[in-house]
Amino acid sequence: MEKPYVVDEGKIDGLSFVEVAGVGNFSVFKTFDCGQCFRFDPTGPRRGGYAVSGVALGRYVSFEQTDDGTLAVWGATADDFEKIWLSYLSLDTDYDAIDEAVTTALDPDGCAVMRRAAEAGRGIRILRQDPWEALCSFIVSQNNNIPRIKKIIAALCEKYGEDTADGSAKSFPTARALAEAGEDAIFALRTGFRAKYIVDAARRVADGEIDLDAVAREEDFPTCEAELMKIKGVGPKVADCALLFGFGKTEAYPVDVWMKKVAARHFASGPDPKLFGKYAGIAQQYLFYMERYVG
DNA sequence: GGCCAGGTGCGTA
DNA sequence: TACGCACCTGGC
Repeated sequence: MEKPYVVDEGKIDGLSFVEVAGVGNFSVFKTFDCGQCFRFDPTGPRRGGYAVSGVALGRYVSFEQTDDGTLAVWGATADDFEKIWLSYLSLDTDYDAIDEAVTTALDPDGCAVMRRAAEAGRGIRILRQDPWEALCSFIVSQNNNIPRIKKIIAALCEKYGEDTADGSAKSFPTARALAEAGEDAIFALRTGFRAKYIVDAARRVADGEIDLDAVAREEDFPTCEAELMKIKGVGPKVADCALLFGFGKTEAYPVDVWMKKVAARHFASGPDPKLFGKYAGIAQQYLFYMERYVG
């Protein structure tokens, strides 16, 4: 695969930036538009490209992609890019090979639906988000729409997060902070019936009853799901989303209303996620993106 | 003014 | 095991 490499770094008006080339099969727009994270928004570009800004891993950051495919990361040095954002954006992973595997998984000659889905979703990278943030965010997402999900998460961060290093934003609150806040306070942020779920998750994680790092290390996928589903308000969909977007478990295959539409419209039965092996989650994102955003 | 949203828990057969 | 339904709230 093409390997990303730093071509420039510096500072403009006191803001550090790093410029990266060799970033193929990557779309900032699709990656941050596909609903896997809730703390990024489109912002004005500095170099005429497409830019999003937000907080991840406790840092305020902007990603801008220009037409020639060059990626600029604002609020980061070359060292930050190599140690943090390369992995966060999954740019260390060979998606060309994954796309090929996903396209031929159901049929060695290439399944027409999968070919179309891989084309529609081409450029999406599964982010490696913080496990707790992903878990908590997808608890909030249930029976909810994206604008409100973002609003609730913003409110949680504003009230219970800590300042980022540059002081410009708030990090995602720790499990301990939300556990200590308690159900009434979380309900007061308009979380609705999810308040008790958020606090149940926060308490179990803060107490160490559920060890998220251990879940991340666990190789048996059903064990990971079962562990997260001990939490009230965490069913298969929320568990799979958290595992896919926060725990690096690319075999997770979240089934929501959109995926049910995909199954009904394009498949007589299935698709059977097992056929995609450890890339089931990526296949899911392509199918989801096709159904939800391309049609 | 309603319907519905990237679900889940609970009660009922 | 397999349904049906309530659930907070606010976008649209």
